[in-house]
Amino acid sequence: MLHKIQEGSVYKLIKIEESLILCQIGFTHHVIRVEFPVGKPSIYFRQKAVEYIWEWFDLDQDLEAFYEVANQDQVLKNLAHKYYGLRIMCIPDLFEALVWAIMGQQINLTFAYTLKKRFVEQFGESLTFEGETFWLFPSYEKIASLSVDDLRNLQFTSRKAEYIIGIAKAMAKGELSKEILLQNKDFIKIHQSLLMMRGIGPWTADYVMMKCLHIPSAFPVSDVGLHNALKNFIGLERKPTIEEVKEYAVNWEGWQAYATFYLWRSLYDKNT
DNA sequence: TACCAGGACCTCG
DNA sequence: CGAGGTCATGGT
Repeated sequence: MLHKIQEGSVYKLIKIEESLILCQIGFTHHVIRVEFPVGKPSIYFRQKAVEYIWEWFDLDQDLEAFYEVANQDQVLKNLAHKYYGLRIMCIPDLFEALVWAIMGQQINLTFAYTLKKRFVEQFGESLTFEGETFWLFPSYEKIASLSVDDLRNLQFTSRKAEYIIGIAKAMAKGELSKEILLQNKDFIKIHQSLLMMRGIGPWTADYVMMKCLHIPSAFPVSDVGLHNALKNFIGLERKPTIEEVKEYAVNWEGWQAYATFYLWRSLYDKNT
């Protein structure tokens, strides 16, 4: 798939100016170490790779600031302690973040992963190393040239196919990019710009701001996973309403994205 | 077998 | 505007 974890390392294929570069990322003695199993990339490419990984792990965020906020909140206090050090796993590529969000709209995650796998293996580039194939997420240039039926064949709905191709075309024309979005003065304007695109609603806009644009106050309040996590973690009889979620979140100001991410994380070990 | 899924769009009143 | 219908298929 898009990355592989093996023997304490994570392998990730990235593309820098037409070059495919396989990164092997390890973590020992509080140091993140990046190695390149294929070829010998120049210092320029190694720096670009580090920039990508820096964004991927959201390393610019000041986690201690989050923990100060979390300590003032009954829900977050426990989660911050339990998952101390956890950072949002980001999706640095805007097209990838948007498409993945659209794939996940109103379908179960298992099927969303199936769709993503088909999408990536049909339209993405790859590199094979020691018998393992590593994939790049497809480029918007490639997807912009597709027809709705090309995606319908992979069991995308017509609506989702239209959204994805529309966004790819907007990006290919230079109308939509990470840089353009980040030129906005504040995150409300970024949110509004995203909502202008067909297929991007409030949830997708917040999701992308959280996972791609590194905005820690982005908050997908309507997210079903968030609702389930709150229900489980607090021990509610039913899922909270939007208004109830907002009540729980009054103390999360500035760190709603991290609160959400830690709550999502708690869904993985609700049975343990 | 129902019901729901990490929503968004469209139509109507 | 706000509510209700539609998309469409896989999981549980």
